[in-house]
Amino acid sequence: MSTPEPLYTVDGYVAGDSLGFLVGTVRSRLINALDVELQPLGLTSAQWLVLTRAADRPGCTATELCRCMNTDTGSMTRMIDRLEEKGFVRRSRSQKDRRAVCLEITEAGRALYPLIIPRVVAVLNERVKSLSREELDLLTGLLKRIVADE
Amino acid sequence: MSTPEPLYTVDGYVAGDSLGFLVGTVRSRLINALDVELQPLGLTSAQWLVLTRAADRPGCTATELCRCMNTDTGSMTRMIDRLEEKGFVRRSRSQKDRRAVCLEITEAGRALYPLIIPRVVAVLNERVKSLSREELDLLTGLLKRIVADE
DNA sequence: TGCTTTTTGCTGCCTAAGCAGCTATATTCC
DNA sequence: GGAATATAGCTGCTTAGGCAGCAAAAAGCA
Repeated sequence: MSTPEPLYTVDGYVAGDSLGFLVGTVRSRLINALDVELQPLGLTSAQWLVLTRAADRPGCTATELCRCMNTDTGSMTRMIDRLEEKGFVRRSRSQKDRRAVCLEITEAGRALYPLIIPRVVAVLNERVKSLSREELDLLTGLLKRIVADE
Repeated sequence: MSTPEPLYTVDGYVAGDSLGFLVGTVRSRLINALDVELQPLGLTSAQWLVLTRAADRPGCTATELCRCMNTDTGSMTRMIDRLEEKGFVRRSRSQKDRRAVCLEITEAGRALYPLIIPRVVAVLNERVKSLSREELDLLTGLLKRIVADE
């Protein structure tokens, strides 16, 4: 089996055409727009990402969150500090494993939930507004393959 | 003219399938891999991004860099501090406009250049290795359209 | 010319991620 | 049981980005 030609080459490399530049730009546009949408709710997009995952896993520990978000425990500690300070999340020591911290969304956090999703959806739609459904499905499928690899 | 159906909907929203999640994941994989590749050269991927743009524009000012990178002047000041401290970049006051700081790549910075591009290319190829050329072109084209919008 | 506005870069303050080192607790193995 | 090892979370250090406020310099205008 022959090795296929590499897709990127040193000679043909153009920074602005690279996958790295493009996904970075798309991401920062999405995050900036989402931060604007979420500001009135007293939440940043990074905090929302953590809150939503915590909401999906009632009673989960900080380390579980770290694993599913591919993040560091030190970073997570401080993120939970901020969310707790804002009253959206509650910490409690696990009874079974007293090293572990269990997380729960507070009422205030849960109340936020239905307000946020429409704003997330609106930001996404605004960004992909020039694509057809077929094109978005294609784009999503290709990105998923890249993510799934290894 | 009728408004097309929105592509994302509140009911159908699944975080892990959203464009935001996917581009964020691809980006962080690329950056992590690039940081590993660049570490032996004493450079981070964020520093490389600035260095490469500065190299493309000899004698450019900090503000010009900020504009083309869509970044803040405060952030850029400190980034240049780090690059200068490592000896990859040199600051000098402009003669024409004494507010402005002109940037120049040092010999050490320029020497790094040919060492980095192959590593960037390798990281990109590793990440898209399961795609055909046609698929990568398609993906790149769709992302460019999203970026170009507004 | 002199006054106002704009631009440029710097600084302080905040959020945020990653890494290394630490303590307390759990688990494993002898 | 008791020592070695692993795990959970916290803290300090660094890099990094955004925002607001600052002073110096430049540009615009009466």
